[in-house]
Amino acid sequence: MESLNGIDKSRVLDVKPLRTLMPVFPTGAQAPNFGCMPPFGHTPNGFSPFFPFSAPPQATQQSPDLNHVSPPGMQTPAGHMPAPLRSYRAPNPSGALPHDFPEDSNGDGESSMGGTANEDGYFDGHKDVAPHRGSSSSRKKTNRASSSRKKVKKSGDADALIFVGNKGSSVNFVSLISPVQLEDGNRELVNYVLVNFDALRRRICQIEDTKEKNTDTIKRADLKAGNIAMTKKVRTNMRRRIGVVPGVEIGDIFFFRMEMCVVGLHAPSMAGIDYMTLKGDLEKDPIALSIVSSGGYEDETDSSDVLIYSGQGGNTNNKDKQVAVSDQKLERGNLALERSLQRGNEVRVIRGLKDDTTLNSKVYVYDGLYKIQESWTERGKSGGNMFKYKLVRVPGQPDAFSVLQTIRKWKDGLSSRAGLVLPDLTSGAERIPVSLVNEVDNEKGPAYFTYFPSLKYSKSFTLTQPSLGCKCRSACLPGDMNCSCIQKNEGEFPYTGNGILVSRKQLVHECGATCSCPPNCKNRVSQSGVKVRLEVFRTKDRGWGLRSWDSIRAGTFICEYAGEVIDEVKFKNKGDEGETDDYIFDTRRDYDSFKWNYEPGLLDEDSPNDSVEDYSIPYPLIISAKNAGNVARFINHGCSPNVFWQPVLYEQNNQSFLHIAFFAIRHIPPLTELTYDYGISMSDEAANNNGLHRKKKCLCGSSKCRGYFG
DNA sequence: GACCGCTCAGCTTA
DNA sequence: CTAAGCTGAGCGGT
Repeated sequence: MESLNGIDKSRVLDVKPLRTLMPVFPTGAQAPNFGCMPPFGHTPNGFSPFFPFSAPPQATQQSPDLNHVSPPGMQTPAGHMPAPLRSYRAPNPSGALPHDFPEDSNGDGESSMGGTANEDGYFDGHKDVAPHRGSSSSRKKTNRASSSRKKVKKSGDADALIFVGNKGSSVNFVSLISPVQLEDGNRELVNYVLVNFDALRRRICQIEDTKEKNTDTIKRADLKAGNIAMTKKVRTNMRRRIGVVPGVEIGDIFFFRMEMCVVGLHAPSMAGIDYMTLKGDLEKDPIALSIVSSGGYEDETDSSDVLIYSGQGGNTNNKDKQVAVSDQKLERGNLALERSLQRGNEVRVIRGLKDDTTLNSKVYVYDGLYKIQESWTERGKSGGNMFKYKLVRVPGQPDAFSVLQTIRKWKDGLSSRAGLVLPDLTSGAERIPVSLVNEVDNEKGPAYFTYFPSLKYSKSFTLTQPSLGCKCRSACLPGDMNCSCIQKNEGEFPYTGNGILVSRKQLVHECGATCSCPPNCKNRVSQSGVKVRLEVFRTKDRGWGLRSWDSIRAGTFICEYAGEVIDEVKFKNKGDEGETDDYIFDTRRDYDSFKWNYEPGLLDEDSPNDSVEDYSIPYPLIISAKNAGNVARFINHGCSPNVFWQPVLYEQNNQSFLHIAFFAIRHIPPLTELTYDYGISMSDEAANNNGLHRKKKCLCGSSKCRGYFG
């Protein structure tokens, strides 16, 4: 990494940026460590009324008792409510994230996680959210600007004002990101900003889904979420820079252009060339910072390290950028690329390609730094001259785009997966095959088990009373408040139109067997099986693991934890008898709290107790996947996981059963190992260390590794 | 500081 | 499934 940045430093260091107070050029991959503490200020209080599954939904629908809501971080007095069955550890004393996000998925060995606590009061997991100090003026300005600008919007409907900040709580929203952190990010911040962005985007989708079709709807939740994140300052890396953006790693994937805006990877919301005008001593020339190659036209080059990029302009109509009607001019982005060719500075390249998992959508991969090697003009198909730029990838960087290209070939059958042991380890039990792959050693596969895709409840172990199914004739619709299943979900449809979980909850209620809605109802996500192309693969030092060929969006359902449900007594007996079971899922363990939903207050309709994440488990559940299970039994523990589990309830055979469904915490690039937090056994049981509960040394490799798990 | 023009988005519908 | 229509956000430039 050092050498990458060292090469041309001397050539560009003499230029000064416009409008920034700090030098714009990074000193290398290491951004100054400002000890960012991610702004996860809210500790789930973990105390919620214990209610039986069969309780009427109205019980949770009644008007919230606002007096009941503790300020963030304040514990509800003990004894006030029943103790939770599932407990959460408090954030660690440094105040840093109780649970950080996976870092360094590309294995470049460079951890940009700050990890230490910021001491200037911006974040403190123990106190109430600390207000900004010394930034009130800029904050005021920002909010005023945004609201005055937005209010002028043409549609005078009340609807149009829903998301703009001139009323309600959002005007009072205070970003937890300090001015320093707004300028320069790190891995934790980047992940926080991205997770918040997408949570907000999903929530806006959810709200819009409930509206009537022809009312004034927001079709672009991505833009709206991006706009809010930008103006409310839930963003980072605002300082424009050449080269490495701290916290953004090669191989990171994005599903919206706005995501690259909010983390400072690529500023324009639509344009493909990001550039900056330098007010140098000599000349004032634009210089290219990053480009987005949209993949709309194939780059004829075979090598994934070379990119031919077309200039902008020339009256290209929006559909086919390949066709320039008039000549492109050497201005704006084109001029910047030309100057960057002369200067030889590195340009960030983001490559887009079709995402086959979601209709009509694209995935963008940050492919690292390139250099512009040459430029020329070409006559476009409609006669206009176009600029062309040949960019070559700086060597020594981890693979990113090429990985996606390779996977594409596997899927198209143009090349075969190396190390393939078994094409489908489920023997057809899942709709999509799950490959078994070993590129590491000679192991032929995991120990024998029965592939079973769901939960086995033993007869003697009945759980809950049946709940009444909904009466919807066709697929349940988000806006339909008559749907009893939607009522159970507090009036909110848990999933977006393409089946992505909107927010994390104590319990998600899906439609079940007695619901009259068809199997394709959108409220049956977790019960309709794996949709992601998975492979079980041999890890270097942690046995078998699970990963995906697909790019996974945050909130995507991965799989449920299948296996045999065992009751607490049996569980204890097995342990006493010295039986070992490494395939236990146990809700009673101690889990790190973490925040997944968007920052409350970003939307005006947020009520004070919205987004308070309370995940105490209403009923203990122990699952063993030792003898029978699905792909979930291969997911390893991670102290910085990219997958979390969400309790889901639905009815089968006239009884409601609790299931454990895994969802993606964040966007997960292909072939990144999936991990979740195994939690830690309660101390009293951990003392009984010879049986099922054996603490294990953790090899997850995260900078936040606790050292052990289980 | 407000406004204008530019753009390899992303939806929606035919 | 492809094509076309259409409303955009943030930025540089004025």
